[in-house]
Amino acid sequence: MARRTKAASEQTRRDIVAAARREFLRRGVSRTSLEQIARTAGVTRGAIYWHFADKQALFDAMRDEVKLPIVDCVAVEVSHRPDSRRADPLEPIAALLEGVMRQLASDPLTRDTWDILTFRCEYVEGLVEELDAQRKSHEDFRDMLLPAYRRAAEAGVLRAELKPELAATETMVFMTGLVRVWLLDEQASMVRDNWPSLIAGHVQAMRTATKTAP
Amino acid sequence: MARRTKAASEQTRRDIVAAARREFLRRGVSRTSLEQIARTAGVTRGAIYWHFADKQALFDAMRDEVKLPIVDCVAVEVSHRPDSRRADPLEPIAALLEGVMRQLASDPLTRDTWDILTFRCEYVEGLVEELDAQRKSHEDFRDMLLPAYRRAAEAGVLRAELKPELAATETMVFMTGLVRVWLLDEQASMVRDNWPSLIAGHVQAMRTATKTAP
DNA sequence: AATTATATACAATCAAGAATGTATGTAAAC
DNA sequence: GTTTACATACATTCTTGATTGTATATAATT
Repeated sequence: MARRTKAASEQTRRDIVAAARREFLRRGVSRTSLEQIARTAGVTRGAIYWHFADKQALFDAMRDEVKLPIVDCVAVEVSHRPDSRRADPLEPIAALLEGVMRQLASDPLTRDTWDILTFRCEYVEGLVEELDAQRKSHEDFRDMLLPAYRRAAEAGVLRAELKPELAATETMVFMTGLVRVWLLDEQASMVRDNWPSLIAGHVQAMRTATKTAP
Repeated sequence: MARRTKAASEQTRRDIVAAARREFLRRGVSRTSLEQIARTAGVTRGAIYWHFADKQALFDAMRDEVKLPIVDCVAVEVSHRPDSRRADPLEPIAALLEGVMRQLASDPLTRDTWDILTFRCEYVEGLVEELDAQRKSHEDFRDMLLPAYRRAAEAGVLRAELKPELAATETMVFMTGLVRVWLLDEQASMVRDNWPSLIAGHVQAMRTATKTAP
């Protein structure tokens, strides 16, 4: 075939990345060959080697295409509104957690990519740095929650015996588990649909006063 | 070489399984060849093929050698002692969670195997059933917690707005996250050492009355 | 505006290694 | 003598990476 226009080239590149994601999800990262990806994308391996150095680079491109909640969206700080002093300090935390799950549940790109990162790849050699990044993201997520919990503690909303540091870690651990169980639970037998209740329950459990639900 | 005694044969088999675990942990399941495993075990591939049908069978043997907490120990029910009515109904739950983490932290076999299952293998083809098993184990774990939380609710120890079903799921999610973060946190920067506090905090958060720590 | 030159965007082919599975050999245990 | 518990050798498949080919888009030149 011949040279194609720049726009068409970019489209080819996107096709390859999309095909890689599909095949990675179906057959796992290491078990899918570049030939498989090429066939799915409707090109040959030559096209893949033109756009990407090797399989690792293609994987990185697929992974970087999606901003994963928690892992990549640490920049989104828990909103602090000093004007509304009577507002619930724990509410922005709940909103953040719900936002993460909403993106995961609504965006197939995000879900598939996270599924691949969780279940369909092996963190060795070229991917150990990805594990480091995940660990760092967990720390960042916890650190991001910390000021919100501190404000809650100052407002007397946080349980007295619960230090803000511990509360932040609890929530980080909770979200880690929630995402994993949610991904695992494709048949919707456990948390696929009732994650809002779980988030509400988790945040409620941090609270001092017991507000009875209607 | 020649035929060896039955005891020696069993030893060879164990050596192979141990070597497989080490190599799987280092290089990932799909990237380790049977040749690598054989060399580490001090045998040839012939020995592996004698004891195991293929790589999948060897993986299964390695995995079944260890009883993983949560995933395999669902038979261990949360102890119910109807004689001690004034005892804290939430205490056995905390004890169960601590037991899981203690085994994980103290037994290298358990830790390495779980590490492999979490980070070093791809759940596709022959391993999808393993994912199903994990999902089922999560359900079983939740179901196992349920009666304990029901008793807590009857005793008035559980937060009023928290249904026992929800509490059980919360704890299951919490433990899933805790194990993952603990495995991720090899540098001990987050939860490697303070998981007792996290468990205590989690269980405390389920409680109605706020007991102030000294 | 037309021609030329060059870089682009792939396809096709080839060489090489790695891994698996199988078949066969063999010496000692039973 | 037969089976066991391997080691050795071999055939086959799969995958990668490199090389080469090529038609065209685009820029440069006139």
